[in-house]
Amino acid sequence: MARGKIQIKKIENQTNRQVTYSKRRNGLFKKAHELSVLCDAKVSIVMVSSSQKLHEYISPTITTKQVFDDYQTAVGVDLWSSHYQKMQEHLQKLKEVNRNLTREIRQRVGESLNDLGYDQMVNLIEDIDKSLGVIREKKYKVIGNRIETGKKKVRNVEEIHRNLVLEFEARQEDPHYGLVENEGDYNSFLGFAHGGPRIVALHVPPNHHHHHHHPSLHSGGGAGSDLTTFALLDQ
Amino acid sequence: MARGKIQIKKIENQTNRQVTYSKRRNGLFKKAHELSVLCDAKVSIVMVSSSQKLHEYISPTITTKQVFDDYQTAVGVDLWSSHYQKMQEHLQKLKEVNRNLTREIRQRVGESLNDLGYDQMVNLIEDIDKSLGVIREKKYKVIGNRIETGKKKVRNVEEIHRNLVLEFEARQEDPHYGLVENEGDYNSFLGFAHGGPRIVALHVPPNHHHHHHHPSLHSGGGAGSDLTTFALLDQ
DNA sequence: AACTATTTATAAGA
DNA sequence: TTCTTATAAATAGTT
Repeated sequence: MARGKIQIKKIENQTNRQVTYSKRRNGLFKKAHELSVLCDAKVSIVMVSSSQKLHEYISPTITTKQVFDDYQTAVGVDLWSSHYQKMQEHLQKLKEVNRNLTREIRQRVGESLNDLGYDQMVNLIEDIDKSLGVIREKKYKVIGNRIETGKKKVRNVEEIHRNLVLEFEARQEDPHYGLVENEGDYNSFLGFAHGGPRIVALHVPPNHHHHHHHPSLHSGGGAGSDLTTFALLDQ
Repeated sequence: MARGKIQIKKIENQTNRQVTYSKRRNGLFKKAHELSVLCDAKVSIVMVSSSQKLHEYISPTITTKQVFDDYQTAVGVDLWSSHYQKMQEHLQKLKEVNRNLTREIRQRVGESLNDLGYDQMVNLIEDIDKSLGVIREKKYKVIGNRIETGKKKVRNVEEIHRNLVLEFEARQEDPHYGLVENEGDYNSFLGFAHGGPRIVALHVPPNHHHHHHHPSLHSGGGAGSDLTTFALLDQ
């Protein structure tokens, strides 16, 4: 288009081709930009040169993804989204489940009962009452277990104490009686590092009252440590 | 570029803009084609006009999808991954919320209590008991309302009956007394199509016993808005 | 990268 | 839309 007309066919000279590519690319992008401004259009140009370099023009007011999305919806064929769509569906299902769960909890907590008919309310109450029964039962079972283990521990302590007494008496009778090997165990068990009082008493530590309203939602240890065990003996 | 220079800014005249769009689009596509041939390049142009019409140029030797793929690999992280990733995160959050909700319900129903410490159990029982109280109260309120409306109906019926008696007596005294207009209302109100018994009794409609154990979970398409779901995510 | 003769694109009008 | 045409812009070949 200057200094002579050219044929529109591949430029064989490598350098020449490269130069032309660069010049015309700029021209094209400039035209594209003018068009997008003048006509308020969204334009996306993607070019890959013969040397595999990629160049892009994208008009302001838009992103490449938007253009691609528009393209896809316009052309119909969806190039990527089977996967995407599955995710969407999954998401919707989860949301629905979520809604239902939330509603059930709300109702069980006594909110949003207005949606419920009278009979449904009665059923709900029955349900919750039954559940409450189940939980109480389990609680008592737990208490039972703990008391049981508490008793065992007491028995254990008593036995150790008995043995000590026996050993003590034995030593009284025979001054050469061997050293008491159990003493360490006995003291550490009762919580005294060294040479505690000889009177056996059950040590009840204070209750730890973490008053979590919804214990389940906040992770609590609850591994049944000795502390808890002894605390139980209070009740 | 002819008959006068123009400013590169949006053409306000609708028709003019449309004409220019068409002309320049052709020019752009022609240039793009020349470029792709001369320089052996792959060119893809996608345009969306201000009237939302989509036009495309794609150089021979290639498909649009190829260009898109090339674009993605060249630009690096593909265009959808950010979107995709957000969806993944959303999904994870929803799953987590779901887990928590499910666990709370399980515990409230008396399952999977083994994860709970004793104190947590006690709290849970307190919670549920409180909720139960709330629900019972609301139930009683509903009962109260029903009884109230029942009473109103009875009063209504009684009044109608009284009127009938009066009219009847009036007719006894005056055989030319007009027809009783209220009879239809009276009968239909009591649930008798025509000429029911004259004895007034409270009509208690039968209970609808849909015995849903968990009414909320089974009722279909919760049309609740997404707001609820998202609100949960905020926590 | 600049220059410039020439081709091409296109704004305005029909 | 298409054609026309005066003129602006783009650019091939050269430096």
